Amino acid sequence: MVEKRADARRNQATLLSAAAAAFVEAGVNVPVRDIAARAGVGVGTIYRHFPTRADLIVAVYHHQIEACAEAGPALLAAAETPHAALAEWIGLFVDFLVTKHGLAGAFHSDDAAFQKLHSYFLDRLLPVCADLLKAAADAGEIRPDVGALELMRGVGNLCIGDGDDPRYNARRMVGFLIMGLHT
Amino acid sequence: MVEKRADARRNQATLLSAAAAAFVEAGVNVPVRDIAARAGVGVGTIYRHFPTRADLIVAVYHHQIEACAEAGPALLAAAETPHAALAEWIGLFVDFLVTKHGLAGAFHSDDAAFQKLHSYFLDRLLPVCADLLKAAADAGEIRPDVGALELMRGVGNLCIGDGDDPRYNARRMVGFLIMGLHT
DNA sequence: CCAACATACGGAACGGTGTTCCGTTTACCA
DNA sequence: TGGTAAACGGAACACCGTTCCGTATGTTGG
Repeated sequence: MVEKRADARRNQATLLSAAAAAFVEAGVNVPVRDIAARAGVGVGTIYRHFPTRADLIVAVYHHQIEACAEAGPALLAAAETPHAALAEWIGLFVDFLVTKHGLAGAFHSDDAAFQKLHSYFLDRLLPVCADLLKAAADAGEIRPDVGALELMRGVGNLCIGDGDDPRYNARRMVGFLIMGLHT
Repeated sequence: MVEKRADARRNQATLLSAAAAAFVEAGVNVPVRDIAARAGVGVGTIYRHFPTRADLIVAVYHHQIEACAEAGPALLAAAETPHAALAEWIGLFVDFLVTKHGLAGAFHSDDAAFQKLHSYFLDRLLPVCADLLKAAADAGEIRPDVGALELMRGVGNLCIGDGDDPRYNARRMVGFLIMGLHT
């Protein structure tokens, strides 16, 4: 196992751009064939590089997820109170989700193909969220029995469908939820 | 508009039972062919009686939705405070949603086929919810700017995936959301 | 530079699902 | 009981995810 072939590396990069563009235009559930056509490759090439849709999504949004994860400690240090830091960090997470059409829905799908997406989000963001929650709980600002997983799932769920109907605003609802955590 | 043929009426009833059973066993997204097979009819017969899946879902759950709608005023009269009535009524709504695998997801799908489902829920339940909200707001228990539609969408969203993961409890999250409405 | 080998590619093919359409059957009524 | 309109069944089509294998191509040792 040495280096990958040059055309393979090129195709992988092409696919990432094509997928990113397709996700923006048609949502993360855009047909595989559309992505392949955009990239000018066959569908087999997609599956070779990204066995599941989750792999592709993770690859496309990797940087943004990292940025979100890394922002946690910084917010905690900078904010007035741990609860404010929590609220701001959740805001970042919501911003990320609502700008990706359909991602919030995919995130919570029980489809086995999305298991990897689920795991990646949780591995990377759950500890950050848990730290923020703990800090807020230790400061006595929120009830101490709130789990990071249930909070992130709840927030993710609230983001589903944001933008489909101007009368529904996910940020507002998430704000109410965070308010509801107060002691 | 005359009378429908006897076999048509019979098939419609058979389909309703078959669909109800199929929904329980395999969720509201069970394949059309499975429902047809259960009922012992062809797929054409389903589409003739229920042009969209939403029509079938509405027909199956009509009584439960009515019961939920009618419970609103009763709860308002019986509860200690309007806020408590609101919480209890939302509890009924959540109970309804989480016991129907996949219904919460379908409810908020942007698929055009589910438009009818959306409308029906909203037509029937939105006024009830609005009354409860207004009572609570008039009593000064909650902020006055909460819309019935955004609340119901938020609550519906929080119900998605309940039961898939024992660590996520929709009722708990909805409870936090309702708490967050307090002034 | 050139085989020859491993790697990667393309897209046909398959299975599953929603939806339509039309030849056939059946209920109703005169 | 025969004729008609309503209703039925399921084949057929479209779309999508996924697999698979014959073909093409980059790599490398000679």
